[in-house]
Amino acid sequence: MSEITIVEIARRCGVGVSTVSRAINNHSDINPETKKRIMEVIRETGYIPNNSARNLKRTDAKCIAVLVRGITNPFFAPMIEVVEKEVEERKYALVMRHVESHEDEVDVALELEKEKRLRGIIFMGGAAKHSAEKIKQLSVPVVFATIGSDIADDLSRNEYSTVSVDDEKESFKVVEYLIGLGHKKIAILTEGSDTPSIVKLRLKGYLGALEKHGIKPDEKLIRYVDRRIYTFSNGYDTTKALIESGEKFTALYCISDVLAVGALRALADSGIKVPEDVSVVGYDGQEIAEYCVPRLTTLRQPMVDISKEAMKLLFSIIDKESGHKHIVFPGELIIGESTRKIK
Amino acid sequence: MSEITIVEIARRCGVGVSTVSRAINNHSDINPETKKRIMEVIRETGYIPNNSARNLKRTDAKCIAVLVRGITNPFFAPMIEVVEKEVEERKYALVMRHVESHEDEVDVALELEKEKRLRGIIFMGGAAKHSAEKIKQLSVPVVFATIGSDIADDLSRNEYSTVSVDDEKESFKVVEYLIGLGHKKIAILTEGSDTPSIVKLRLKGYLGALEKHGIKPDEKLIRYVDRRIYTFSNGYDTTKALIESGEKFTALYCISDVLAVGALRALADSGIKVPEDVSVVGYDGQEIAEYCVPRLTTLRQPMVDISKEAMKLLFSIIDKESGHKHIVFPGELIIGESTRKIK
DNA sequence: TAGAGCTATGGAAACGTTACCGGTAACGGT
DNA sequence: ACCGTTACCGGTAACGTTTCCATAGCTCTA
Repeated sequence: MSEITIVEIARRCGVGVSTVSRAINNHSDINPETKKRIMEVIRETGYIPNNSARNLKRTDAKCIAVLVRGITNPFFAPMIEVVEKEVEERKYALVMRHVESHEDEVDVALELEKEKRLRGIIFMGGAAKHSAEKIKQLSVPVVFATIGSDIADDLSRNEYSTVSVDDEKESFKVVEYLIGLGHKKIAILTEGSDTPSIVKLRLKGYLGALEKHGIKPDEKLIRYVDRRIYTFSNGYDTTKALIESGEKFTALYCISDVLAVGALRALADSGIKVPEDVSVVGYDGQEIAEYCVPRLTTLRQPMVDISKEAMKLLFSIIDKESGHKHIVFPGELIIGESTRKIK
Repeated sequence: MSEITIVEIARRCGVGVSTVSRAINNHSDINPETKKRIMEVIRETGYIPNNSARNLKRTDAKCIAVLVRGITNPFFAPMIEVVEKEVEERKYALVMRHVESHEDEVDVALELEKEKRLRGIIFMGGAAKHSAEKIKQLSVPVVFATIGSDIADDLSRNEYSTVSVDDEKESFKVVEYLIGLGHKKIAILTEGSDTPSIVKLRLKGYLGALEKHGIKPDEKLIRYVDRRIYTFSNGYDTTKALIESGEKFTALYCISDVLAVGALRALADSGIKVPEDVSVVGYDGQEIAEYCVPRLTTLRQPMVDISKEAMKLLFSIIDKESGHKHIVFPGELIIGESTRKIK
């Protein structure tokens, strides 16, 4: 443990601690020569100011936190790029935190808030419901990105912001597109956890579209992936199981592109041709959709727009130029090569 | 800003601050009833201990830091899973930090070290060379995962650990495999930055294999991707350029699976069949390699083993059960469907 | 019954910074 | 010769914790 402190530096330089502090934080009231001498000593001793002590005193550090559940999901990559750029532009510090599977993102935020002098928080991914009580404890503005506005029913909607697509509506659109192609036996790969989430909305959209067109939903065509984390293999296994169950289906709707890629492979391995035998559609519009074979039809969420808007909104709330809002972006159905009219 | 402090809690409860502290940290010397009363007040006021102040005093918090350059790269996903599990098992706290493109990971570590009471640091990804001077400033054990042992020539090898594959040797193996299939015109997609990195080693392995088999390397077949971040589109564009240059090649070696996936698409778009016309091989052994069409031949790094070993090693160094080491795992050539004997 | 040994508590000194408040010296202008 | 500035700098009080030490009230035991 580097035991050396600002006091030690001051002693070695034969100056007062405040002078050292001034040197470090390049304040004005200091002789350039003294400063040089001090910096010299600092460099050669390898002294680093203790941040805890700093934060304890300081009150002006401008910092925003971004908490991402499942930061390794490539879905977030373009969003994170935007965030980094935006934050740097405004001269804020950024702390990006991956929230682990067993952690509660709001708890993490709560902790972070005391540790750093946060000015705002952005949540990405994660559960769509949170305890209103907890969110209220957060004393800085909060915006949820990619998660719709019904995060906590019992929480006044103007205590937090959301920027997202309308998952139910977009999902509806996707399924209606498939129906328009003549599909009636449409299977869906979705997530089984019972925590309320955006995924539930996608399922709702699916059911809604079927209903509107008088197609009776078939329990057996609704498949749940095992784990909450989306992986190719998860999509693969679930699709395999679906195929082996012998249920007939002509289209497969995966609520995430990652699952869809796994599904494509499973279908191919079983000798089922896409799109000749089965049409496949994904959701999210990740980069991979363009690169798989066949190119995946998917619902693109405007990730960049969402994150840009989330940042803009957060900053304007911080600057009191705006109150909380709930912004909905339209999704875009990208037609790839994985879907076609039914024969 | 939640202005309420431990003093305030003490005041409201009519007890001393030390008693409150005892309650919070569930120490033994406290009347259960007092404790209950205090906890009650804490809950209803929403008080959260200030972590900066805490860390300033505390000296026993067991915490390890994991710094990942490009945490959104799916390559790290399985490694991060391991880390989380391992850390939790040992009852350490974990701070996982994404290091941004413009940051220096050692600087970030240095800062973190003062902020938290770190016991150890793991670096994943990132540059393969660091200033020895800086690394020495780190006062806790450091292990680099996926980065070989020549991180800083001028630094004594027993001041840090590494766990990785031998990138040069594995790369050699890959190219030799292609040569064994009869390929002579082997193009490579690599990275152009001049910061020393593991990628350089892979290029070296490529050149070495060619030389050993008496094949003269062709400048025009060595292609550099634009940006340091690997993306599908980066692989796509660079491959497109290669194809359009008219250079003849029968095999394409991409130093990352991500690039390879982009390459596959570019080849397909140009009507070049894989593996009939061109063999393609990747590197890393990411999950995607198994799911693309055709399945990618790739060099699998044992990500899970590497990260497990890295954790084990770090902990044993922390516990003084071991000194620094440099562990090399063998890679494994996974034969997919993207390579074949030349006609 | 005096002292020893608990249990539960409060007081206060750190931890390493920063920021405010003064103080000294030098210097120029009247 | 005096005063007002200015340029530097040092001392010290916070910041919110934890931890050591002291103490008060007990219960035991010899």
